[in-house]
Amino acid sequence: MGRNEDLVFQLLADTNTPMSAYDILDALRPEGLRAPLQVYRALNKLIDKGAVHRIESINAFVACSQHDCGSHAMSIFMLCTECETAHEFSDPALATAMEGLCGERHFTATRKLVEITGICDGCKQKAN
Amino acid sequence: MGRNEDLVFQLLADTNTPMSAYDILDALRPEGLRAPLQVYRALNKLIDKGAVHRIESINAFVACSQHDCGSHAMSIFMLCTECETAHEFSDPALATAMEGLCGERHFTATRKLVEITGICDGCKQKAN
DNA sequence: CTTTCTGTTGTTATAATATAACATTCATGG
DNA sequence: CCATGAATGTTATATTATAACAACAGAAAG
Repeated sequence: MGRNEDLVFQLLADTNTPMSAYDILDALRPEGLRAPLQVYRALNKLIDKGAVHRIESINAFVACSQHDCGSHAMSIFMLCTECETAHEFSDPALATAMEGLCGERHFTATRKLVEITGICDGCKQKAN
Repeated sequence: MGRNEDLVFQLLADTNTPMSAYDILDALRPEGLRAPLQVYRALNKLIDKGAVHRIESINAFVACSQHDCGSHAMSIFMLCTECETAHEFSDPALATAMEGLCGERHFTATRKLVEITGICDGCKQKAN
């Protein structure tokens, strides 16, 4: 798997919250990482495998929390701006609806991105 | 509305294809723009109004092609990597499904992002 | 065992995207 | 006129990402 890849994946899996590439770099300096490219290369491989997802709306990366990403499932992210967590899940109905849209328009999709930003239940409770 | 805002909006509306902030800046240098912030400020105002959308997966901006964005509709983008166009549309069923997801999880959404990347019909035809 | 090939890792430099902090201008009501 | 606040301009800098090349490591061929 490659040492850097391992380090990056373990960090993300342990943290379980989105991190920027540079945050990852800083966290792994003690392990010997020095340059952004070491992180970006590891991330790209992990993303190709489906082990890590990139969250576009915040330029950050999280470990996949599904058991089978990379295989097929379309991930949906809910991003809480308060606690800065990312919850990943899938929804077959939504996935189907999106397939439908693509089909109607004869569009061959290589990536389907769904990101919902807002405030999660937990944070609303605390806000009282 | 502000001159810069006008210039940026007109450019995007005429081009009708996603442009990066720096592409916009370069295109508007003849009109007197000099600094990135002039563009980013205009973009942010336009985005707040719903006149322009930011496409997260390519860090680019497009004029809204719906008549009523900003008011309510959830935009869906299909991004062709071949011709680099962005088609915007809305789909009430999909929007409802996403509301449902948020509701179930007591998540208060401030932004819902749907971006589909791939190859459009036109480009597939040409590929023959 | 050595050579050669290929793919991975490291390193330096730089490109591309975005914002902070402060100065200036400018319209408008008093 | 002039005070006020919003919009604009300007410089500097932060953040995110990749290009280009060097060094290295392991497998296959001889």
